[in-house]
Amino acid sequence: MEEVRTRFPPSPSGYLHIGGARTAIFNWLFAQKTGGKLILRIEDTDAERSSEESIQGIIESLKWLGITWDEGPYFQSQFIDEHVAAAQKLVELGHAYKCFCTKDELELKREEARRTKSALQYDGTCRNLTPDEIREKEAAGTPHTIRLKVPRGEGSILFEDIVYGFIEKKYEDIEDFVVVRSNGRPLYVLSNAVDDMRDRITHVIRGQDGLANTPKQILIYKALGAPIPKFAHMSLTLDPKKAKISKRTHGELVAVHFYREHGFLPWAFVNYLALLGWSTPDSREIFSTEELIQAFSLEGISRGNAIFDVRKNDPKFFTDPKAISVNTHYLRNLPVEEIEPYIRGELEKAGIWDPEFEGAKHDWFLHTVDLIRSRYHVTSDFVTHGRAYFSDDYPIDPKALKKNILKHEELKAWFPILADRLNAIETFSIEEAEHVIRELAEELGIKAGILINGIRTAVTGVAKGPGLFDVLIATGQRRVVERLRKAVTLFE
RNA sequence: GUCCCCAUCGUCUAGUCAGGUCCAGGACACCGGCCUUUCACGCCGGCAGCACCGGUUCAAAUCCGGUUGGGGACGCCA
Repeated sequence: MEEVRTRFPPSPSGYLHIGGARTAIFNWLFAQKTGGKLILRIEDTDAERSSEESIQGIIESLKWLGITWDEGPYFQSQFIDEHVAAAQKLVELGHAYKCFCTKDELELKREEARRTKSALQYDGTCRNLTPDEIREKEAAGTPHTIRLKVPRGEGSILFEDIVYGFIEKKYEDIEDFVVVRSNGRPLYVLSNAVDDMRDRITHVIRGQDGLANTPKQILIYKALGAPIPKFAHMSLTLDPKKAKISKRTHGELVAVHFYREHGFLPWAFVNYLALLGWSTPDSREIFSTEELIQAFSLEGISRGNAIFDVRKNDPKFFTDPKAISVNTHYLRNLPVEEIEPYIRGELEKAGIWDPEFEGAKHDWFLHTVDLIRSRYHVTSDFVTHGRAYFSDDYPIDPKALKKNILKHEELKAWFPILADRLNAIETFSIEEAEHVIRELAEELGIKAGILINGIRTAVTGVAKGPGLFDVLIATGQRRVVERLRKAVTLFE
């Protein structure tokens, strides 16, 4: 059996967005699954729009996602001579011809076609020029493009797409398309096909927008006598208004790096993206890397376009709720050690990382992360909602302050008492701490909840969190006492 | 305008190829309940969909035709 070779060919005209990432992921999964290879090819022939910065950004995003490639990155711009040579060969073989029509002439014809509401195809003016006419125009220095000579008359291109099944396109619906510009530079449809031939690509897995190009590229393969790869077109990713996801209209929200910066675990994001337009018969949703590779198949790609449910100005969800929920799942269920590096990254970014967290306080650190993670969704929550666990410099949420502290003025007097009594505990344990607090509540003749909620707010700055006694142990006797003593200033 | 593709809950989807086991299953989101010192987690329950019309058939989400809707491609961009 022939080795599977797939490729991911981004054009470096911006960051990697979720559509591109999804294409890369599917190619990668298929290569992994079949023991094949993934080739990374940067299609940088549009010098105007390409940039080194984009190349670096795309590569970084792929690395972050954990997508590995076996060959490349190759750069399309280095193979332009090869593309032009292929075009020359096409002309020599009689499968392509020189076209001397100017852009202006063509535009006029297109205008006319629009007016008469007929198909806007090239009319083949130069298809049948005699050798003499061609020589004459060349001698006069008239610039020319090269067009592929599409078979005329009855007949069609028929191919079987792995996702969409048989696709048929009549010859008459394909115009003699340009493969080389008048300035001698090849066009995408040619370059891409020639590169795939050279890279011996066996499976072209790409967005459905490439479907319309496929018959043209098959024509090129045939004319050049090259083996035709298998094609698998994937449904597109649309926004909630069913418009194609684009950098232009959605900006950062569709950039891979946005999710990296907003506390997504890379694998969680890959897992979510894989679910957009792909599924297994049992509708399973959570997969480890190995499991996803095992479960993956091109046949599971859906034909209908999927909507990436981006939320703009939604106070509750900063992006697709499903994406967040997948991330949340991993954040809560992965072994703590596996999410540790990401939490560390967040703490470092916030400037509250303490080297002891991986030294003397390592066990404490893992325990604390584990204690609080069940209510977080993204890793950055650890430095916002969870800041007080890792730093003494934390804000007090105004709403919590009002509800749990200011509402009970007596707490101003009770906090110091609590501080003293908690400080007096010899072995600071959950049981001891609970005993002290409940005893005081009883003495005062109040509900323990008043003290509990007040303490939680003073010690963590927020009204939510794990059971208070766990919180106290995690925070530590000394810090709890300090924070309670300091809390009397909250009434000022 | 021409060509191609698609159509199941708000969203992601299973089921469609091989019609009955589907008065359509799961997940997210949402709502309610239990648990509880708070918020979560967890558990239990609920809301909600086969775009429409016709045909084939004993039987259609599934097959066929049409309508409507959506998307994509039609460039000397990639």
